[in-house]
Amino acid sequence: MPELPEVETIRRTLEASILGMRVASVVQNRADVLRSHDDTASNATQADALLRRGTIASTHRHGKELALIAEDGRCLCIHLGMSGQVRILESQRDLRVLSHVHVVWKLTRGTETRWLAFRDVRRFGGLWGLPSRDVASAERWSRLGPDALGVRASVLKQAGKASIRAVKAMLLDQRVLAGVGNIYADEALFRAGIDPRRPCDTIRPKEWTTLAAAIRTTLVNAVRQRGSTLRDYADSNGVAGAAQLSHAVYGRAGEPCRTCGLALTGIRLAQRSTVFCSACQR
DNA sequence: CGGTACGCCTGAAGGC
DNA sequence: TGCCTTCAGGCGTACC
Repeated sequence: MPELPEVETIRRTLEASILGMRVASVVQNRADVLRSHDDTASNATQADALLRRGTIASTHRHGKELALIAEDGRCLCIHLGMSGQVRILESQRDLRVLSHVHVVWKLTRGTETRWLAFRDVRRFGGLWGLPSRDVASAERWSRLGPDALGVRASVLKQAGKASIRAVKAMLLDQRVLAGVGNIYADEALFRAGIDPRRPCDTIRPKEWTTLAAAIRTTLVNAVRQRGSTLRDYADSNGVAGAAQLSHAVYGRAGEPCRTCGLALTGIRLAQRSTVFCSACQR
């Protein structure tokens, strides 16, 4: 569900409420949401993986991956998959109205108490513990390309120059670029005026530059609007985003292009629903 | 190796 | 009303 703008919004709202809070206790309702980075992780490592103690000192995001980092450097890495949510609750009673809550942390600071909940209906998401703050070297994170929020054209050019696959498929490849998902791939390609089906090796240098700028602008605008709420995305306070209101193409197949008025085209590309304007995107 | 197809889960929406 | 199919913002794996 969440792409870079949604994960960044969650990170920012989390920072505002949990930095400096100490983990008092953890309740885990489902064992399978806690994953291991590799098969050699010992039981002791796993037991500590959920950040059962310590104070939350900082947060970090790369692409769609999120991490909470404790003062001693241990990390909790969070991936939200399609339906994952992280929520902050001021009262334990507020938990009762939430379904599919898999892990709950009780956080304290002086007389303050808050609850941090990880929930995920479809369970495509998960949690990973790390013994050090060096999240970039975690196996899961080390495979990621540069963060899409500041993508340079050279990254796209390099990855695309010898590739015959559709440009949209490349944008969705987290090894090339981290953070773009199905919504913002379509939106960025519309902004750049590029047909999502174009083979990468037909894209000219100037177009890569345009596309890189379009990705940055699309994502920055979406972060400013606190992400897109289509179905169930919400920030850590449960507040919906507003970026869906300004989508130019995503979810608008058959509706008029806001630039030229032609009906937008909907296709399947790389097993993902794809919408574009056949006049504005070439 | 590059690229594509499928499966993992649940729930909402639409067709009949 | 209810049953069935399809689809959904992600990603890992198997396979060509």
